Amino acid sequence: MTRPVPALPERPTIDGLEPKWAGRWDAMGVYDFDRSRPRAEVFAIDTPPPTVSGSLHVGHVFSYTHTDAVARYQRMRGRTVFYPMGWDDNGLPTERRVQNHYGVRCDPSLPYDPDFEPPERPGDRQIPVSRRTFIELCERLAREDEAAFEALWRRLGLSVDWSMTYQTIDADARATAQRAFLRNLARGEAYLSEAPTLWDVTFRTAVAQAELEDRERPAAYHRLLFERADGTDLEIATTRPELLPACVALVAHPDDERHRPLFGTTARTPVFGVEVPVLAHRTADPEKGSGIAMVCTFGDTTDVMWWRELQLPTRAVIGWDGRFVADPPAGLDTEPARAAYAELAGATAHTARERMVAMLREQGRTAGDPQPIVHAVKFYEKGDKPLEIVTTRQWYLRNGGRDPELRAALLKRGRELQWHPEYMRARYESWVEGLNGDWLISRQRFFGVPFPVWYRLDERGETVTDAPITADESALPVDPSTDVPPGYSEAQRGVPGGFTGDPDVMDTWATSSLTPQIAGRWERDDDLFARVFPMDLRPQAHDIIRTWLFSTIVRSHLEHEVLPWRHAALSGWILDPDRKKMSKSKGNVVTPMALLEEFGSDAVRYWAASARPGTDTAFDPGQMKIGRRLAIKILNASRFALSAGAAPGNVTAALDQALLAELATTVDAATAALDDFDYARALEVTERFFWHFCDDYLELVKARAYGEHGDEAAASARAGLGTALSVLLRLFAPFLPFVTEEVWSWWQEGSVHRAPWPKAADLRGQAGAADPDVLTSATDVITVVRRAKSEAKLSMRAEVRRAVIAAPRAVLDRLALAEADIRSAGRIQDIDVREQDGEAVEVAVTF
RNA sequence: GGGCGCGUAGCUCAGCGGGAGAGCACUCGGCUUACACCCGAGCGGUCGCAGGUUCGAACCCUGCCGCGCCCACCA
Repeated sequence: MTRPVPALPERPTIDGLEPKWAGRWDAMGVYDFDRSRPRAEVFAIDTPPPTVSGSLHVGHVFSYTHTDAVARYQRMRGRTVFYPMGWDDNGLPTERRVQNHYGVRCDPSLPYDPDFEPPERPGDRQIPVSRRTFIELCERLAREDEAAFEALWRRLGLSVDWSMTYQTIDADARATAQRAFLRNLARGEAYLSEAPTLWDVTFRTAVAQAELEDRERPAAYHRLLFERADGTDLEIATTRPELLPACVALVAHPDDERHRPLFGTTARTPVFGVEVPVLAHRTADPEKGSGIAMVCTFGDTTDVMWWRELQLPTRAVIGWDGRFVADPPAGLDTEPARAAYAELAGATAHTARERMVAMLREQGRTAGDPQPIVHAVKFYEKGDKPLEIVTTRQWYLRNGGRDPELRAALLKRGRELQWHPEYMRARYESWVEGLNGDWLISRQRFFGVPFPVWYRLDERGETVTDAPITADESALPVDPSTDVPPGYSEAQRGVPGGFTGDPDVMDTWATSSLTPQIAGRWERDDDLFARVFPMDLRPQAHDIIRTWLFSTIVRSHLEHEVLPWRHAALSGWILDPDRKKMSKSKGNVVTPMALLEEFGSDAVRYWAASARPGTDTAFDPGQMKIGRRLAIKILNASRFALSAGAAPGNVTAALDQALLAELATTVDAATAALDDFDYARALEVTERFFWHFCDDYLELVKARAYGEHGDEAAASARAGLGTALSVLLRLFAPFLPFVTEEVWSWWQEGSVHRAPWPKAADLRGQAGAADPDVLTSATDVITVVRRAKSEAKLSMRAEVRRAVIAAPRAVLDRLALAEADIRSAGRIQDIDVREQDGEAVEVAVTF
C-alpha cells in the first residue's frame, strides 16, 4: 500500500506560523474544556490573573509559558484541561493608571455626570470626577488593556480556553467575593474592629501586613530630657521626637538595673509637662537607644503592642492625611502645652519633627546633638512615604495571626500541598509563623469590591456599627452606596433612623484569593465546580506566596475545609543582565510583542522553558536565538525525513530498532519530568535526542531511505524516521506548539496538541529484542571518520578508501549490523575489522 | 538576628557519591541528496575557600567567604 505523499513546502519557514495557527486552533476548538468529563479526567489550573495596569512584560511571558507547557502535556495525556484566563483589574494599580492616563482623580462627594468625557491628553491638574465616573473610566481602560493582553497570549500560544475568561472586577467576581465575605461574617471569621492600623498617608488607606516592605532609611537618635519624679533629668532616645505629645508611658526591661528604681513612678515629658508612668516590659531592649523607650500612640508596631499589653491611654496626633490633627490630644491641659502643640497642628511628620526639635532645644531639653543612624522603616510596597499608624475601624478576616489553632491548621495545609520546587514551602511556613495579626481586608479606595453591608443610623444620625445589615446572597453583587438594604428605602439613606452603606472596598487579595471559586463558578454552577475544585495546579511567582498563595489557602480552608489545589508550581523572576529584578518601573524593558516578532513565539518559549522551575533567570536573547534555530531545524529535518518517505511502519533493521529503543528512554525521562512539573528537564532530554537523531541517525540512514540498499532496507529506514519524527513532534509540542503543529499538518490528521502523548512501551515493542547499542557504536565510528576528515581539512563528502576498525568482538558484531549505513554515511569504500581485547574502539582512516 | 537558595569553561547553565558536561563565544575546516538562520572538528575548568567522612567527593558533613531572596517587635 502506498501512502499519499505529504504536501511538503518548498522552503519551509517559521515566520507567520503564529497568526495562522492561533486562528485555526480557535476555530477548531483545540483547547476547549470538556465539562462533560468526570473530575478524574480533568486537569484544572488556577491561572494567575495578571494585573491589568499597563502592559505585560517579559517576566509574564516567562512564567505563563511554564504553565502552558504543563497544560499541553496534561492535555496530550488525555485529560481535559481547565485553563481559564483572568484579568486582575480591580484595585489600586488600575486606579493609579486611570489617574495618570486620563488626568482625573476620584472625589466621592461629587454627583455623577453621565456626559463626562475625559480630555484627549491629561492636563496639568487632575480633574475631580464622581466615584461612578471614576469606576467607569477604570473599566474602560481595563478593557483596552485586556484586549492587548489577550492578543499577546494568543500570539505566545497559551492554550487557554478563552470562553472562560473572567475579571476580578466583573459582576460574577464581585458576587463571589461578597458571598464568601458574608459566609465568613456569618461564621464569625470576618469581623469589624476599631484598632491602630498601618496607614498609607499618600493613598489614605489602611494596609495589610502582607503588603508591607522594609526600607532602609537614614534617621537620628534624638536624646530628650524627661523629668523624674524627684526632679532630676531622665534621658530618652527616640527617632521620632515629634510624637512627644502622643507619649503615654516610658518602658524599660524589668531586669534593667539602671531603670528598675523608676518602675511604678512617673516622669514628665519635656515641653508639654505631661505626667506618664514608667513601666517594665520584657520586650524592651536595654541595648537600644537609651535602654528606656517612650511609648507613643503610635510611632511603630512596638508602640501598639506595649499600648495594648500595658493598657495605656490613647493620645493620637496623626490624622488620615498624615498631618498632625488640629486639636491637642487628651492630657495636654496646660496653656504652655496647648501652645506648643499649636506649633505642630496641621504639619506633616517631617515638619513637625523640625519644630519639635527646635522647641526642645530652646527649652534646653535635649542632651547633645542627634546621632545619625540608618534603620529599617515599614512602607506600603506601592507607596513612597513611611507608614503611619492611625486608629480606624476596619474589616478583618481571621488568618491564624492571633489564633494558634487556625495557624496550626494552615501550616498543616502548607505541608499537604505539593510544592515545586519543594524548598518554596519554607517561605510559606516562615510567613505563617510570623503573622502578627488577622488579615485587614478593607481599603479606603474606590475601584474594588464593596462590602455588602449597611449600618443603621440612630436618632442622632450616628452610625451603629455593632450589627451591620447584610445583603441577601440572592441579590449579589450589591453596591451599598447605591443599593438599598432589605427593608429600607432609598429615602432613608443618610438620615437619622435610616441607614448608610459601608464606604470601603475589599483588598484586591480578598478577591483574588477566590480565583478558584470565581473561575470554577462556585455557587453559580455546582456541576462545573464539582468537576474542577479542588484544582490540580496553582502556578505563580514566588514573591506572592505570602499574599496570593496564602490567602487562597485561607479562603478555601475556611469555606471548604480543603486545600484549593494539590500542587503549587513556583516560577522565578526574570533578571536584567546586571542581575536585578526586571520590572516596568526600572524602564529599559523589552516589550514582549517585539520579542515574539523578532525571534518567533516558539523561540521565546524555548528560552522560557529552558529555565529550571523556581529559578530566577537572566533575560537572554542568545537562548532565544537557539530556540529559533531549533524550530527551523525541526522544520528542515522533518521536511527532509518526509521527502525521503518517512512514515510509521515496521522497523526491521537493527539500527532502526536501536533508535526506537533509545527514543523510548527519552520518552520515559520526559514523561517523568513533566509529571513532576519539571518542564525544563523534559525539553532538555527531548532536544538532546533530537540533535542526535539529526546529526547521527539521519546521516546514517538517508542513503538507505532513498533506496540505495534495496526496498526492504528502505522500508525499515522510512519506518524508523516516521516513527521517531511522530514521537519527537509530540515531545516538542508542549514547548514549540507552532512549528510542531505546522509539521504535523503536513502528514497527519488533526492537531498535534490533541494527539496522544507517546508511550515508551509502544516504542520498545517495535524495537524488539535488538541490541540497543547498535546506533551508539555506529555513531562512534562515523564520529572518528568525521574527525579524520576535519583533521585532513577535507570535505565531509570526501571518499575514504579504507577504514580499519579495531574493537572488541561485541562491538564488531554490532557494527556488522549497520555496516552498509556506516559506509554510506562515511563514504567509505572498504571496511576492515580487527578484533582486539579491552573496551577501546579504534578506527584508522586512509583516503 | 533567623531561614532558604546559589557560587562548575570567557558567558548562560546542567550534573549532586565512582570517566568534569551542554549551548553560546572563540579557533580551524567544509556550499556535504534538508537546513549557510547550516554542517563537522577543536581550544577552554586546582567544580568559591578550608577541614572532615569515604577505597573514592563538584556531589555527603562542618566551618568560613561572596551573591540573591524570604522572614523578624525597626525606641
